[in-house]
Amino acid sequence: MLRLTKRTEYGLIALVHLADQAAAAPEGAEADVVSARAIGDQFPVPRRLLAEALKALQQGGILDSTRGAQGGYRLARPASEISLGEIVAALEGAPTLTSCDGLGAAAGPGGCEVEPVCPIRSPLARLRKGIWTLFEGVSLQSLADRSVDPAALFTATP
Amino acid sequence: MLRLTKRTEYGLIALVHLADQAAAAPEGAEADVVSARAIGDQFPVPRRLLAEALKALQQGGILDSTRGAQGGYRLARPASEISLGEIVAALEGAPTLTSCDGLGAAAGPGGCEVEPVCPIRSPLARLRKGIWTLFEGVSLQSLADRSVDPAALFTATP
DNA sequence: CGAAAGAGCACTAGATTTGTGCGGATTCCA
DNA sequence: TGGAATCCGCACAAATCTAGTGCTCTTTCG
Repeated sequence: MLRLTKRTEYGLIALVHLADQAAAAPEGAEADVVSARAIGDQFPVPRRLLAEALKALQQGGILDSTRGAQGGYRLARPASEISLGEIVAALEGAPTLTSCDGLGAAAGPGGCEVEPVCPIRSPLARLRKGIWTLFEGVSLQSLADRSVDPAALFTATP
Repeated sequence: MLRLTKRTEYGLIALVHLADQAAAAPEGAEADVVSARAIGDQFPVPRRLLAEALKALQQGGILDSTRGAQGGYRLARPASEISLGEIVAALEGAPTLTSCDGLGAAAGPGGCEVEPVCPIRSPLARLRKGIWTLFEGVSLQSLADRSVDPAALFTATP
């Protein structure tokens, strides 16, 4: 029901935490890496799934990972340059916005063959695209900033 | 993955169709009711599920239903006064935004008992609230209007 | 009364999500 | 050099949600 998966939830929790770490780091210096275990110990989330989310974020180029002892994760870029769209895409896969993905599926692959029969032009496809555009306008930083009004999260992007 | 269900898709298809019907009705007069069968015949959607979506919309006060022969559905209000938020709420249930619905579930019902342990204050809750606020700003009319740019769907609400 | 159309109920199959276990690879530290 | 911490990869079970279908009942028009 228009919900993000737990996986994304865990990922966001970790990201906000990492963003905090990065913000707390001394000027100029890079923040220390944080291990999946350390994050899992602080929040009541299954450590294993958290690790999966972190891995996905690393593969998506959002996190840098360091292996071995004293290893862990760290934001690959400043939080202000990471968009929510990227995050969700990395955690939940592609936006599924290919052409007319509403009734299109019923028409089989290769494009929406029933285009004339589809006078609505899939409002959902337009809708999702709109949502996606929004997501790309929200940065991790604004999410991590607890002072931001939820309702203003999206609109405030001049 | 942040997706709306088929049920919502079917509902939206029907709603847009009904909005068209209402727009085509003679000035002042109410539009004719449209049967679920009639809609199902026009679009490649399972008639039965379409009916379920319509029923949900009726229970949500978005549609008026007329039973018996020559019965059918009709918008309960002008399309411009029906918000996308309402529609999605009617079709997919409540927004699931009760208190701290991120880590809150792990704390059991009755409120987020782990509040101090939750330094993120559930970014997801804020996020969903933001999305929801957006949805309430989009009218069925703007969805039915095919000339609206998807990306501008939300931002254009002065 | 019969046909049309909206409700209600139960059920099956399929997909997705969530969660877990185990072992391997890599790197730091003593 | 060995041990420990940590990130990775694969496979599997359980729970939940979604999609779809069948049958019956009630209501209303003709």
